[in-house]
Formats: sequence, structure tokens, C-alpha cells
Amino acid sequence: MTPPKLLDEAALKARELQIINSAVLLIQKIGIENLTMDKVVAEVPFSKGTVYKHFIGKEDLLLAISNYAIGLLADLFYRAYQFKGCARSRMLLLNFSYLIYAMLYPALFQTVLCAKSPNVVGKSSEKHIKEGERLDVKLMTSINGIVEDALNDGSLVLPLNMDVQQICFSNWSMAYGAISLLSGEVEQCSGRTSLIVERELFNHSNLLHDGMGWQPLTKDSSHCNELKIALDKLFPQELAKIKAKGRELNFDSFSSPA
Amino acid sequence: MTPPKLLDEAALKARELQIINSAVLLIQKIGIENLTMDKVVAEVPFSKGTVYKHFIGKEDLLLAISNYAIGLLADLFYRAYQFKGCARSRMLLLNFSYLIYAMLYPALFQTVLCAKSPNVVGKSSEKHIKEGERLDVKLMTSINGIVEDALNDGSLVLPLNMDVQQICFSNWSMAYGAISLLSGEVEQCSGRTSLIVERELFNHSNLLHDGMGWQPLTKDSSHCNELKIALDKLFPQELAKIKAKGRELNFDSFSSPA
DNA sequence: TTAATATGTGACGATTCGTCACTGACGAAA
DNA sequence: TTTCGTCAGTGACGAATCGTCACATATTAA
Repeated sequence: MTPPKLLDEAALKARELQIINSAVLLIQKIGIENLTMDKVVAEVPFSKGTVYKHFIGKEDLLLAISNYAIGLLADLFYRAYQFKGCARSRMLLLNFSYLIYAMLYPALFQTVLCAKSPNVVGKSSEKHIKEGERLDVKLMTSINGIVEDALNDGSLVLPLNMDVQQICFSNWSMAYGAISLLSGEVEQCSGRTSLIVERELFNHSNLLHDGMGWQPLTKDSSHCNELKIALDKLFPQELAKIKAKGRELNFDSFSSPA
Repeated sequence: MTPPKLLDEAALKARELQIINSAVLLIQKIGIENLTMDKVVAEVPFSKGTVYKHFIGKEDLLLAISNYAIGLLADLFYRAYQFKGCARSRMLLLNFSYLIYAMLYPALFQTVLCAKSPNVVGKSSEKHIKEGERLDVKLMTSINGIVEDALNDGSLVLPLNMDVQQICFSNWSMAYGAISLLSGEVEQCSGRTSLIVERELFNHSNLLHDGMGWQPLTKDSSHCNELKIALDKLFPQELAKIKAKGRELNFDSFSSPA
């Protein structure tokens, strides 16, 4: 039996993270649908009661993993925000960083999808729900930064009756909707649809941004080529990892319909 | 003990529907997070073994309920498709019928969100997965019809490198993303965000359709007023039910940012 | 009439969950 | 130094949930 000792916040957080990491590995091994607390407990050097001190149940653990994943994604978003290039290209790059993350960390991506489900929220602790809300704001920060840059340089003018937050939300919900509905196509083509997630994401981004009047418009620019170059510059290691998993972004599909 | 008897497809389907209806009522009573098979069995005049003949588990039941909900939604979509009006207005109307359905049947709406989650799909029968795929196609049928009408009357020209299916998917994923991410605002304002689901849905529809060049453009039309009138004409009873639940579509918010 | 088939049942064992009495380390008080 | 109180870790245990299938019954076929 591990001797009890006084714990500070950092030690608690480190232990929580250790449990989360073990759970993620387990999800990769057995699939998210077979995850149970007993199985997680078997993977960590802590007792069941200790694990329940961190998470009130499986759904709370899933939410905590989701929060961790959103934190990772926010880092990718930040890198896209910082990239040198016109604002609209950076937003497109940011949208693709979401797809990169989903391809790179399918277990984390799936956990976020699960965590957005009503039955997970209904069985999670206030602590992790609040943390999730803060992370959602963090996720919006880079989107917000790009929109502000675009407003400042004049490439974007706020559409009538819309403010910055709404613009940011429209971009996020567009990417979220497309990638969620095509989640079965993220790791590989399922053969069940002719829709291609990277192509649809590209097209939806362009339609939405054109609808906003965000310069340069699609007809005036080679967004596809720029995106390719930018991705290679910003995420070379991530792209290499994805390639090593047998998946590549299918840029050729962008110029052909389904 | 109910005497065994030979069953035909219709009787099986009717029984399955009876179980589904009881489960929906139960979800309304106890919340989706507290649903268990034992509790469902307690609500229906069948044994546990009989219920398990229809659903291989709770997740399969959730998927079956979700399929039922999608069927309902497809009917609303069809009504929007049949409405008299310009194609773009009918598409906006169709998007709003999705919100109407979510407000009207929150338990069904939540079940669809749950059913799209990876852990539900991973624990469902091929039968209900396949049925879900067919219903997804059914859902797209009305969207498809409106797009075809728009192409035929010239109000929409296919954007470069996109086909009809992709246009349909972009509309659906846009609405799905917005309403899913704002699912906590569907029944009532949560106070946690200044985003308003009906306003964001309206704005995203307009941005996306403008991006497609779908006539009439937002700047040339009073989409808001038309929508209001169309909703009153097409869904008077549904709107009355929603109002009786203490919720109304906040059209006034459309002309003011967050 | 007997045997085979189809269907409904709920007792039962397996699994998962969440709790808490017990244990032990440590610091404070006597 | 000894005793007491507090804090943290533990896993046995009872409750809840799950999924199965031996048994019972009605109907059909031989």
C-alpha cells in the first residue's frame, strides 16, 4: 500500500495526467467503447479509490481526456495563428490543423466527440465541466486573433449584424460540423461515401470565407497551393507521422468533384 | 408469461417501436445519462430477453431512437422542400426546421447527438447502423431536391470543383455543427454564452449561401422577414407547441450582434 | 399422437460501479 | 517520548447493470 502523504496541487495534477495518459493508451488498445474504470485502474499504480478522487466516473474521465485534447488542439491553433501569411490563409491553416490533430490522435479526437455528447456532460464533475469551458475559450483565442488581424488589415469587414465572436464561432462550428460528420473518414477512406474530409473542409472554409467577403476571395487566389506549402512549413513532423500511418492529405481531390 | 406466437415483420417492427417510444418517455423523465436497459424493461410489457432480441444493448437502443428521430426530421425537411418559395428561402427554412425539431423534441435531439458518438457506433448492431445510413440518405433527399431546384432555376450555379452532393453536405454540416455546439441553448438561454442558436444558424446559412453565390444574396433580400412568415405558414402547430413550452425564436436578435 | 420449431421469460452468473472501514504516515499536543 | 488527530491510499464488498439461456408454452409438421 502506497503511504499517504500531503499532496499539493501540482502533485494532484501530475497524477491526474498520469491516469489520463494511461487511459488514452488503453483507448488506443481496446477502443473507446470498451473503456471501463476497472480497466483503467488496472493500468495505473493507484487504487480504485484514488482514481475516483480524480474522476467521479467514466464519463468524467472522458471529459478530462477531452479537455486535455482541446488543450493540445489549442496549441496547434496557436501555431497556425502565429504563422506568417495573410489572415485568411492562416484561418484555413488553422482549420486544417484541426484535421491534422484528428488524424494524428484519433483516440483523443474520438474522446472529444464523446465528451460533447449529452450523456457525458450529464455525468461529469463541475470541475471538469468548468475546465472544459475555459479551454473552449482558449481554443477561440487563436481564431479570435486571426479575425482581429484580418479586421485590422482590412481584408475582412464584419458582416452586417455580426460581431467578432460570431465570426469566430461560425468558423469553428463549420470545421467541427464537417469533421464530426465525416469522422469515419479521418483515418482512412471508408468506402461508404464519396465525400473526402480534407476536400470538404477546404470547400466549406472557402464558401464561408467568401460569404464573409474575406479577401482574397477564392476566385482570386490559389488557396490550395498556399495551404499545401503552409502545412509543409508549419507541421512537417506531424505530416510525416501521419504519412507513416499510411494517410496523406489528398490535395489532388480538391480540383475534382465527388 | 405471454404465449409465444409466430411473428411477421410488421409485428416485430411495431414492438420495436413500442419499446423505442417507452424509452423516449423514460429519457424525458430521468435524463439520457440515467438510461439503462433494466429501466426500459420495467416500462414495457415484454421480458428482458425480448427487448434484447431487438437491441443488442443500450447503445444500440440509442441508435435506434436516433434513427427514429432522423426519420421525423426528414419529414420536416420534406415539408420545407415542398414549401412554395424561392429555393434559397426553402433551404433556410429547412435549416430552421432542424432547430424546430430540436426545440420540440429535446430528448430525440439529444439521442441523435449521443448516437453520433464513437462509443455508440462501436456497440451497435449492423442492422441499426445500416438503417441509420439509409436514413442519412433520406435526410439528404430534401436538401438535394432544393439544390436541384436552385440549379434548374439558375439561382445557384455549382461552385468550381463542387458537385450537388458536396453542396448538400455543406449545408447539413453547417447546421449540424452550429446546433450541436450550441445544443445547450436550444431549450433556453443558458447564460453561459452570448451566442443565440437561432441567430447563429441564420447567419451561418446566409454566409454559406452567399459564398456559393446563391441568389438572392443577403444584401438583396429580407431573409429574416421571409423566414418568419414561412415558419408561421409551414409550422404553426409546432411553433405553438414550442411557445407553450416557454420558448420562442428570437428574431429580434438577428439584427443585433452579441 | 409425437416431434420439431418458434417464441417469451426471468433467474442467474458475470461484469462494472462506487463506497467506505481500515490502515499507515505524519505532525501537533501533552 | 508517547498519544492523538488528521490526511491520504486502499481494495473488499454490496449494489447496480448487463447479457445469456434453460425452461416453458404454443403452433406446426411429420
